Amino acid sequence: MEIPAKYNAIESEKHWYKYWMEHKLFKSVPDHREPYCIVIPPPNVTGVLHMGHMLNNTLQDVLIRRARMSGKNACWVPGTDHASIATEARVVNKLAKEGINKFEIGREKFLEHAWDWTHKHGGIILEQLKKLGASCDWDRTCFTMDEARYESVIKVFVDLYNKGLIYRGVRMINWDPQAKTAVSDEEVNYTDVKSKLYYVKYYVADDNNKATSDFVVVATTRPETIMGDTAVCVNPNDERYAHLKGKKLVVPMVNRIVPVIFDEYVDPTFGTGALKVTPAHDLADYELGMKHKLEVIDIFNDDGTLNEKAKVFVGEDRFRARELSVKMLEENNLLAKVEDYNNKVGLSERTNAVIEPRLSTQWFLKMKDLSKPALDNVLNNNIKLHPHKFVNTYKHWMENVKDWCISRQLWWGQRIPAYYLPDGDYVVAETAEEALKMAKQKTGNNNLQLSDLTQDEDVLDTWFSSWLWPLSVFDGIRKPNNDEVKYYYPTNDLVTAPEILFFWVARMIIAGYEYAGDKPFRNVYLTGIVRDKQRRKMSKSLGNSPEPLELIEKYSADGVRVGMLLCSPAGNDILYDEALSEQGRNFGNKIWNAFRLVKGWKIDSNIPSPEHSKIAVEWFNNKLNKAIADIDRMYDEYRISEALMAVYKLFWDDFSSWYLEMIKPEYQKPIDAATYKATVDYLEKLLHLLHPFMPFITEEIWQLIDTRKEGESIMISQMPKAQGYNEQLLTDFDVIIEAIAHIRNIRKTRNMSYKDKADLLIRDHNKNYNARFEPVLIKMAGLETVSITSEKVDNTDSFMVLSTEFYLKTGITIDKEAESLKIKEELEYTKGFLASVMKKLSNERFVSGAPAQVVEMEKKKQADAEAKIKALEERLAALN
RNA sequence: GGGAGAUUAGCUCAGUUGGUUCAGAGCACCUGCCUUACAAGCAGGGGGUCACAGGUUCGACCCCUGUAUCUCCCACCA
Repeated sequence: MEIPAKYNAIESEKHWYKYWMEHKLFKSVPDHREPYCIVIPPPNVTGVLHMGHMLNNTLQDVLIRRARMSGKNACWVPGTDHASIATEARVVNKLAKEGINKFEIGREKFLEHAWDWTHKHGGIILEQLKKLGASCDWDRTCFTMDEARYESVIKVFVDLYNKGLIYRGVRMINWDPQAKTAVSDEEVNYTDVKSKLYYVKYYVADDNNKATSDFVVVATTRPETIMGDTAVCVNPNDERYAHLKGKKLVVPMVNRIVPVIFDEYVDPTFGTGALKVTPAHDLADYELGMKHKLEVIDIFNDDGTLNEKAKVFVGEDRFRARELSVKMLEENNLLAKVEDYNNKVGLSERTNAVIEPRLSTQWFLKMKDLSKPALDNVLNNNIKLHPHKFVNTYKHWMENVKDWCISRQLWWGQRIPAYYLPDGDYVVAETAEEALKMAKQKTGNNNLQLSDLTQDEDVLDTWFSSWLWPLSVFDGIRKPNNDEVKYYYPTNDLVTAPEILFFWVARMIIAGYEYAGDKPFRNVYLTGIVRDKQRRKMSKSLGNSPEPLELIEKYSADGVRVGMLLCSPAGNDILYDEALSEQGRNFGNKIWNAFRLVKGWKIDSNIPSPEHSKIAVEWFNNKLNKAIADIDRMYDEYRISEALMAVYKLFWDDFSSWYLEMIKPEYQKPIDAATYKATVDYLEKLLHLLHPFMPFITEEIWQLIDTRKEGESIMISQMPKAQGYNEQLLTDFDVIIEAIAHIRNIRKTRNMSYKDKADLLIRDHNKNYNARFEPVLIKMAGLETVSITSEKVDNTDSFMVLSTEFYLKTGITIDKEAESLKIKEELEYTKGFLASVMKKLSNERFVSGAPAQVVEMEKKKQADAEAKIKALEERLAALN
């Protein structure tokens, strides 16, 4: 068969993915084998693949493919998330462009549009994952809003409500005026902004509530909320304001009469030491308001414009109202001064709108008791976080967990199953029919109709559906203990970003213990954030994010996968550089060429194996088994990046540069059968080790290197297991490798061609040289003869490995001065080394205190160094 | 403001319960090679006071204290 000189990645990747799909190689059904399961962190249904997904899913695919090749029943469950805020925002935008307003068309019509959008754009991202080589069991694809998942969410809500864990309450929440919804604390990002601090005069009122000439100056960054002020607060220990006790003030612009209250919360050193209190629009003020029983005046509409209660600037946007307020204050001589000021404002993670603290009726989930097992089982390592350092952050959060606001003022999502009765009371039930039954019971009114009930308008937070994911994908909420859940749950590994450790990971753990009585996964691998070379987060607006599919086209999926993994130790940020994908592609090329070399040899079963090949085969076998053991350990520790590097070096350095060069027959000569067989076996084993990282090229070569039956695949073949290896043999061989490098270096400095033969004399003092490997030395260093000598050799190039002297007779006159200098340097170094060893050995506390093994080692070092010094001195003397 | 982590080669990172002169890897860099598997390559090479200052120890990149710088998380200072 003719092997193409260039590997055609595009063709190959398309072909093999199709092959895997056709033969249902990703499919998993429960059987007698040990399960290995990963549930995908569901990407937004209408999202597109970005670099973060690439990294995350490559890692999952590596883990799942390795498990599959290790005899486990590997199941990777894919799916998407309905992402209520993000998706609804997109649909609203799309409709807006068509001149359609969501409130005009109503809930039902809007949801139709949303589903249309979902069907049209949903799943694109899953198709993109296939390009990456993701071996998901696509038959299991789930969506957080499909029927099973929707019903699971509702069931859980009702259950938690019945357990008394869900309640309704008025709370200060983070309001996103653009999306017109509440967002959780975790979805607010605080950023520093340059703003102004306005100093506003509040006049003291007399007994008739008329302004006197006395006033208090209050500093504020938000003059547009003055209309909602219901008090001014000062510190009780602040003598400047002691005279205000019992006084009232006139709120500027609206002339409301409000009390002066005293609370130690106020920092006398900030601003003027006087704080305006707007309970409706500031969390701290709200708490002050509750404490001092102040009136709460909400002056905003849900879109961030002012309402009638503001009395002035009604209908104006909050930022416009700020400008207008400043102007009005100025005109009325109420503005004492304005300062530049840096403060923080909260931005909505989804819409980037400035968050407005707002009072609102929301649904909450009590977290304290629920989260207890989730905390305990991470602290006791029942669930392991990798890297472990995230446990601290996790602990801190779980110990300070607050009730979870689970309602969202949106339509796209699971609608809260609370049904209101005409009198304002409500019942919670899985269906309207059930609700009606309960309502009749509750009210004693049997005439109630379905039409008398009104379902809550809000939907549930998206995380309230994704926290059930590891269970709901197996329908384990609706049908607890079904065969699939019993088999796959708890799942094995979860791969996700640390940013959603609390949003998602912690909550899945909570739900897992509540609804399955067990952890949802055993290990959590936390990846880093993908950044560019300048450490900037990759984002669309910066335009610094490469288009994943273009990268794949350019460097192949295998290449990009390797590129992602090369720079991604767990938990560290990924500084992505396209050069890494290039490195990945080059590696693929290297593998292809090694394969071409091996496949190109003619086999002659009548010739015996040359000695150097026998040694090479023996050596590589040991090298390979040591590497497999190392790689296994790295996987166990989730050091995926290092495991890849180990395979990379094994293939490139040990296999290609050393092994293949050692066994390579002379040009156009055949290879003996035994060596060939061993080589193909090694190549196959290497392909297996490489497969999780580079699924496509390894499949291509695996299929070409031997005849395979239809339906066979490397992805379902067995990963090589670590056998024992001979450490001494490897150590001895390292001496040979080092000697070869030295000889090559001498050839280079002497301008000798590889074909100029030379003779090597070896003078071994401490048995560091294993003569058995001589044939390799001869072949790799291009030597005529190798002989052992006990005499010193003059006037030749020489070098030492450990305490063994090597003399290379090249026939070229040596440069005595250069040689002498070289020896002197080495002598000085070795003497220093010996001195440090002797210092230790002459120290009685070291000899008696250190472990015997360490002392032995030092003695060996002493012997080696002394021998080396002696040899060097002799050589130096010989030169003079 | 509170908490966590980091600082090792030009860059990104390893360094496994103190013990080979232990200072490593990959990339980048330098030099020589188009040697019929591979120039997307081969061979060779240079490069670091392990952030800084003390301390513990026979011995410190590793343990302790302090300093500096950085990153992340949490937090209601107008």
